[in-house]
Formats: sequence, structure tokens, C-alpha cells
Amino acid sequence: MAIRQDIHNSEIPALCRSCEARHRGVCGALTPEQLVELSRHTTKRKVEPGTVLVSDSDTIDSYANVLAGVVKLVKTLPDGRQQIVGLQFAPDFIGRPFKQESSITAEAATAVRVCAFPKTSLDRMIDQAPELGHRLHLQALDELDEARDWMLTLGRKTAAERVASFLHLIARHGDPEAESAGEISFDLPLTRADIADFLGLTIETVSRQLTKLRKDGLITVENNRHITVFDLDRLERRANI
Amino acid sequence: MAIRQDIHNSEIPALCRSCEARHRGVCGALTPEQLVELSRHTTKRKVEPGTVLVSDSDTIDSYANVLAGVVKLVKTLPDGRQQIVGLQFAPDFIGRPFKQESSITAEAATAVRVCAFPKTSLDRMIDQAPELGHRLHLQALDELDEARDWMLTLGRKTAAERVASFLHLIARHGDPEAESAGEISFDLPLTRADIADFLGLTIETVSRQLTKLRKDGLITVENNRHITVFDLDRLERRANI
DNA sequence: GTCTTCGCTTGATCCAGGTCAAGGCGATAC
DNA sequence: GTATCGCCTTGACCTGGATCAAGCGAAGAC
Repeated sequence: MAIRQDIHNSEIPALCRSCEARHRGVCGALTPEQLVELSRHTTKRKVEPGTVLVSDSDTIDSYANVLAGVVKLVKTLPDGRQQIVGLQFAPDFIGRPFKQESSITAEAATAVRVCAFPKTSLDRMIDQAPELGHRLHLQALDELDEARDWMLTLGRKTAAERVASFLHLIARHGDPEAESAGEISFDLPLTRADIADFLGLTIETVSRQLTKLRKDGLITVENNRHITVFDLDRLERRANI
Repeated sequence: MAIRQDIHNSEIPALCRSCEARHRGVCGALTPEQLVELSRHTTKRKVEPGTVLVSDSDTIDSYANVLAGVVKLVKTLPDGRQQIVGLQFAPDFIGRPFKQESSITAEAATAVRVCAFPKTSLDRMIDQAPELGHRLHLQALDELDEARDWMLTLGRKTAAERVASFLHLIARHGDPEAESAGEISFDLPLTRADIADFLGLTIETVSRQLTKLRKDGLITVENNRHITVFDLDRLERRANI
């Protein structure tokens, strides 16, 4: 009991409180007792960009929560062509409940902190805590909406619209460093190659479209990573949102 | 009680048994009592192709199950460009739980029979029947997988691969009329314009690719609608599945 | 019968974005 | 210092699929 109390008051709840603060975390749906139970099997990891968290060839035996950084969900054709089918920001949940395998690879796009736990523990808890299942259901529905939004982008938008849509997405989901009166700054969490794979374009086209936005005075780019958008409304109009 | 029994034994259960038979139906997750309760508010409709079942501009106040036919989920840009982001076959569930509005229009692609019921009734039942919530969760996850598969198609496949992927999809999900030793026949549930909107192409390109498959001896087309695929494996190879 | 409409195909031409190639620039290695 | 590497940009050229245009055939309308 002393030990449980110890765990409860020290490491895990702090970690999980950060999930709870936002909408998509798993931990917020659990009772303190369940948190302690889960904490026994929880590992908090910090990984480098490029680290594969879940491979499409493996069977899935663990779930994770993103605590910081960005994770990309990638699908690959036999000949190597790739498509990023989703970006997971903190505190998103990573995993495919109710299935042993997934055809998706989850890979750290930036430096990432994750909180991982075995599939079996959480699957057991879903039965015990309806609120938890409900939260996962809500995230699945949110992700479905996002995926379908992006299908419209991939199927029908021009390169210029896609790049503007991407910047708009990051401006909304990433951590803004500065924001005032429609002006907003942020760091791109993806390389040009990743952006291309997300937008169904080539790196050259992405680069050219960013240059165009720069020359048209909508954005500035520093060190290839740091973006300032001067007028979000104008960007939205370019994105055709 | 006599009336309830009456309803229970006549119209509704027969209707719902057809849902129950497959995996995605809502009704199979309900107790007989709940079925009767739901049946009070249920309307079974038969609609023409082109009928809008859910409009993206309205607030959603009803759910539906597809009993027969195909429903297309469409997203539209302000300038009229369209993308079909999903196809619903019997006994799929149509609706967006836990949200008042959706940015998607659901429209009958073929003649369709649906079983519609008010959102409020079902939302109440989700709380009472965990099995029902679970089923809806499973369908959401399935649809998410499908949407992400299609994102790969839209972002990275060529026109030839897209058309082959589409035929492969219909061969799997549609009702096959004949099937033996890799040969399979079916009716296309979509017009060329719909196929184009599903694949992110133009009708001309779809037409040309179908002609190419025909000339290459992989398929025959009768009356623009009826397709016979001679060798599903060869089609899969063209689709790069 | 003719006329119109709708869904589809086919051909000719165009262009957005892909491909190929060269070079810039900052970071790390030696 | 210089060399190498990774990431990005820019230019020149090419091509897959879009666009424009014509026509076909089946299904009503009259």
C-alpha cells in the first residue's frame, strides 16, 4: 500500500496529468486505482527523430500516448512510394484497439516523448472503465474526420493549396511560439521530404510552393524550419479551406 | 404488450436480422426490448439514386443503416470540386455519433434502402447498451483503416493503379453475381463521374483506363456497368495492393 | 418516325507537377 | 583550414493526366 501510494503520488500522475489536461489523453479517463495499476507496466521513453515506434510488419503489442513531439503515421507501397496518413501530436493516443496488426508504421518525426504500455493491460481496462472506451471512440472519430478532410486535399487540391493547407494544419495543431492579430510563428515538425509524403507531392514542388508563399509575402522562413505566417486568413484563402 | 409483441415479431426484427447477419449493423447489438423501443421511431425508406440522405450544411438529427444499395460520402470545395471520401455498403451505419454536425454529405449512389432512426433515441441507447457503443467504435476504426488505405491511393498511386484499386474494392465489397477461380462479375455501383470523384481523377481518365484494362484482356464491360474481372490476382498486381 | 438528353468514349492539345541535374549552406569530422 | 554529408533550393526539361472538343448509342419525349 505504501508502495502504491508512492507511485501514485510521484512519477505517473504527473506524467498523466499532462494527458488529462487536453482532450485526447487516455489517462484522464482512469480512476486513481487504475492509474496505479497501469503505471506498473508503463514506460516513459524519449526517442530520436526517425525511431520506429510501431512497424507495419509486426504484431502490435503495445499502445502509447504522445507526451511531446510529433509522430507520423506512414503507409508504404511495395516499390517504396510513401504516404503519411496522419500526424499525432501530444497527447494523442497511438495504437489500433481490437486488432493484432496494422498496415501502418508509426515513426517519430521530431524528438518525441512517449508513454508506452502493453496492449493487454489497456485492453483489460477498456472493459472495466467505459469512460476510457468512450475516449478512444472519440479519438477514432476525430481521426476519421481528419483523414477524410485530408482525402479531399489529396484528391482534389492543387500543390499550392496543399502546401497552404499543411501550414494551416501545423499552425493549428503545433505549439505556436507567438501569436497575435492573425500573425503566428511555429517550427515545422517535418522535413521537406516528410511534407512531400504528407501532401502527395515531391520535395521540389513543396520547396517551390514555399518559395512562392515567401515571395508573395505571406510567410517568412528561417533556418528552413521556423515559419512566420503574417495573415492566417490569407493563408486560409490560399488553402481553400 | 400485444402491440409490442406485434412489432417485435413482424416488421422490425426481420429488417434488423439482416443487419445482424453481418458485422457492422447496429441492430444486432440490441436486446429484443431495445429493438422494440427503437422500432417505434424507425422508418424504413427506399430512395432513388442522387437522394441526399445527410447534407453537410444541416445539423445531424438522425442515423441510418444501409440495408441495400450503396451510399457515397462526399466532400465539396467552395468552387465545386468534389471528393468521395467513403462508400457505405449494407449493413453499414451512417452518421457521426457525439457531434451535431458533419462536413460530409451522404448521398445515394444507387437505389438504396435505409433504415433511419432519430439521433436522440440511439444516443440514449448507446449509454444503456455497451455492446452497441462497442460496435460503433469498431465501425469507426474500420472506416479509419479504409480512409487511410485510400489516402495512399490518392496521394501516391497512378491513374492506372487507382482504377484497378477501385475495381478490386468493388469486387470485394459489392455483391458478386458470379465468382469462380479468380473470375468475378459485378455491377458498378457508381457512374464514371462518381468513380472519378472517388479516385481524384477526371471522367476521361477513368474511361481511358477502363478501356486499357479491356484492351489488355483483364476485364470485360457490358452496358457500361457490368464488369467481369478474369483474374483477380492480375488486377491486384496492377493495383499495387 | 425525330429530337433531346444523359452517360460514356475517343482524339488533340495543354500544362501542373514530376524528373533530372546542379549548386548552396550549415553542421559535423578530421 | 577542408572534406563530407544532409537538407534544401533552383533551373531545364519531360510527361501523365487535365482540358477542350467531337461524336456515339441507349433511353425517353412527342
